[in-house]
Amino acid sequence: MSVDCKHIHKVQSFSAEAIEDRLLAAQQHCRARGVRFTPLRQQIYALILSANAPVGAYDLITLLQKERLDTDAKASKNVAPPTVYRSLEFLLSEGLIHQLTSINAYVPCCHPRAQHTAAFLICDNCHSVQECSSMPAKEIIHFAQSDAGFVVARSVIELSGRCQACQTATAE
Amino acid sequence: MSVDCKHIHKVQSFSAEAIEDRLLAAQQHCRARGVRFTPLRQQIYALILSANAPVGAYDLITLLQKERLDTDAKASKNVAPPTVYRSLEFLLSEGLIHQLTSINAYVPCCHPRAQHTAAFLICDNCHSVQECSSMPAKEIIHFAQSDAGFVVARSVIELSGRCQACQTATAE
DNA sequence: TCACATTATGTTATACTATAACATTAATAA
DNA sequence: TTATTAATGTTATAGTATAACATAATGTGA
Repeated sequence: MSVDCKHIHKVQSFSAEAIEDRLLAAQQHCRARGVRFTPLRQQIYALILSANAPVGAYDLITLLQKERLDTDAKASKNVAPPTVYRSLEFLLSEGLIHQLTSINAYVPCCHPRAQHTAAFLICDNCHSVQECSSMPAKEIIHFAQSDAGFVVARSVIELSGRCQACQTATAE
Repeated sequence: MSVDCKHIHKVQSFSAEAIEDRLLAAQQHCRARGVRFTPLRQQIYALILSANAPVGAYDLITLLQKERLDTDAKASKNVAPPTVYRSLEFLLSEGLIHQLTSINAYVPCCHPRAQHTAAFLICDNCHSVQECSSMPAKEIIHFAQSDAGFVVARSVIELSGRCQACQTATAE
């Protein structure tokens, strides 16, 4: 809980059980919201959860192709961009994932229950991503509203650099 | 100075004289730094200064083409992407412009003298951009360092929504 | 159950953004 | 001047994202 109380969360490298938990939670979340968590959407969400780094849309296309080859498929073996972009859009709108605009990639959300704005720390070295919920993002948004009279609809707050682990390790 | 002391600056819609001033300032800046402010770089900087909204790379290509048609040219009339991307890279590295990653566009920097991190308020309605120097950006970067041990190399802090003027105006 | 509406996915094509690699020209330095 | 470096031109292509329409699956009311 030491990390949790700072509202900083590592968003990837989950255990198989943790992934399973999140899939189930997402399922419930979608049922409660009355939206359809289709096999394709589950599959793409699972792929994003399983990756140990942010995943690009075209990475997902490749991964999907592979999975469709393995399961001797009823689904078409060719996966086109709209297939993944539409599911990404769904997962984003349901707050299950976040988009990292500065690197054109996607990561799981650490608190899928609430729609929140967040800041992200992206390590250039190990590609780990930390999600900073609420705290710094809220402050900056509040600043915009109060000091500039600006009403914020969407925010992109992404800091790139070196995570703590990678500083002590390979220095450049 | 009321706006200045809040470190919030509108970055566009300058008068012809203001643009001229900035071009001259940039010229001096580059001379002092021992880097070459070539005609092409000046031209692209001038185009970014003159625009009243963030400019995309391909907008600049189009604008350059037009200018080269007007001046019955010694330069080639066709402008390819590398032409503008290289100048953009130069202007970015000299701190004369900023990149708005979330909308793939570029704006003049309000304080070309210093290399600084900044936050940007981007109005979806009128496309005006305000640059918030130092204050909120510095805080969030300090937060990353102190609370997560994360060393920030680059930051993307971009808030989209409605500027003050556009709230009272057309309420969509 | 059927017909109908709605939603999701497949498919084809294309738009938009950015860079690699190499050729040529211009500026600077020895 | 010649060598060297830096800037620009040129061609090709990589990477990211969406439009538009076709088909399939799901949900709804008669």
